[in-house]
Amino acid sequence: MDAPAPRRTRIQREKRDIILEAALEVFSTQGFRGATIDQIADAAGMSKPNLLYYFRRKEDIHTTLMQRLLDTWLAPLRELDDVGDPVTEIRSYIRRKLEMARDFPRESRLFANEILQGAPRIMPMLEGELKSLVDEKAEIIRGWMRAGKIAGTDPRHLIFSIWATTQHYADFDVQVRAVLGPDRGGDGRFEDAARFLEQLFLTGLLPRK
Amino acid sequence: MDAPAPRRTRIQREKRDIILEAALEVFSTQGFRGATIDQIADAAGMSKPNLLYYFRRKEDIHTTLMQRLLDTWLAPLRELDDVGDPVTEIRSYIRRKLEMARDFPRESRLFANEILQGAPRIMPMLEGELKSLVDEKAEIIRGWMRAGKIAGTDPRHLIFSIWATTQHYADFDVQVRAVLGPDRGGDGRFEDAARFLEQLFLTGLLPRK
DNA sequence: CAAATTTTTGACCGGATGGACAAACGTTAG
DNA sequence: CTAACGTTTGTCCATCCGGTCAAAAATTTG
Repeated sequence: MDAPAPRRTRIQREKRDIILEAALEVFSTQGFRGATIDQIADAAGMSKPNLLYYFRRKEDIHTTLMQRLLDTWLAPLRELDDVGDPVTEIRSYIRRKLEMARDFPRESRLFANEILQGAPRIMPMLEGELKSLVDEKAEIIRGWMRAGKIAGTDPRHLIFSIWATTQHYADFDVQVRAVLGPDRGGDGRFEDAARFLEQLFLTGLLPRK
Repeated sequence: MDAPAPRRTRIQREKRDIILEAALEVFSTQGFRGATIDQIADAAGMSKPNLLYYFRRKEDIHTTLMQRLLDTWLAPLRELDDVGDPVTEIRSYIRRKLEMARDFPRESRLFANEILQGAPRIMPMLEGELKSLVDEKAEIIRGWMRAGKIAGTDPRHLIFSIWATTQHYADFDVQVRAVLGPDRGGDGRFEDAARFLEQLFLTGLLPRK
């Protein structure tokens, strides 16, 4: 075990949370190199030396943020399992992922930034934890395909396409907003996107005869 | 007119191209703030002051790169038009976009970085040129839907999903590689992705009865 | 060739940035 | 109250970074 039980005071726990919240804001739009400790300290409402009392290096903040992120980030996929109707399972996976894009856009962008930069800090996790999770779930999906419950195709590319389409609404948010224009009434972009994705993944574009 | 005819020598044209090529490499992985002039000069094989002789500010390089990018970037969508079979049109749009992700991954990442950072430098273009192009093409697609040629849905979200799924292979390349593992034979990730996307967009996942 | 012009370089500058440190301040337990 | 411990701050430093400048080197022009 390489985590020697960090005994923390109440204040330490609180302040560290405030810093992480501020850092999420800054890192997710500026990337690691683009973000400065001053910006984070500013956003957290404290002085730079004070911040450095809680996290000794800039990288420590980023690492901690990344670790907390990864668990939540993969949770929706972990929930996908063999019990229940395959179509329902996939439909709710898509919905959960879309909800995450809506509720945690900064986390999505933080992740996107890291991958764009070549994943220098989380490469091992991608090749280890992530790969085996995808392999495991892909096998379940392949089972559904063999049983004729859903159409046969490469399940890993299916997972990619679900990631891509849902995270797009968080990562490319400004572009989506710019193209759709001001949100005028209706039940909003989110429900529009949810409806569209459900249709796309279930029945595609060919007209129903 | 705000472009007062920049008369350039042969050397200027060559060196500027070398710099832009190097800058594409650096900006696309580091983002604007994360990239340094030294890194670009290094990659271009020249000294920093020498580079600054051809581009007087870091931002000038980025702007030039962005301008050159945008034309190529939207070309595939521009090609989508009303003549020919709707299904074929959409299928070849997807293929063209996927080819761009394969052939110009750095351009894709450059664009992604800019959007992730809130598109500070290209916002007007998103709300202007991009929006009207999407509106125009969405109207064509809507026509196809009304004619019953393809299933009815929001054409703008359809365009988003094509962008998302295809660009994913460029922007999240390291993740895709990590999950798929070493490319063992076959006709490669690209053809796999192309086949998968064609199936997804045309018929979706429900099994063909 | 020589003069004029373009290209390249080394040295330099001011400001930003990551981080160290000791002193001051606050809190809590005995 | 006071000693011990936890927290906060001002100051400082070395390095990095964007950008300038004058002078040297190379190239083009007459």
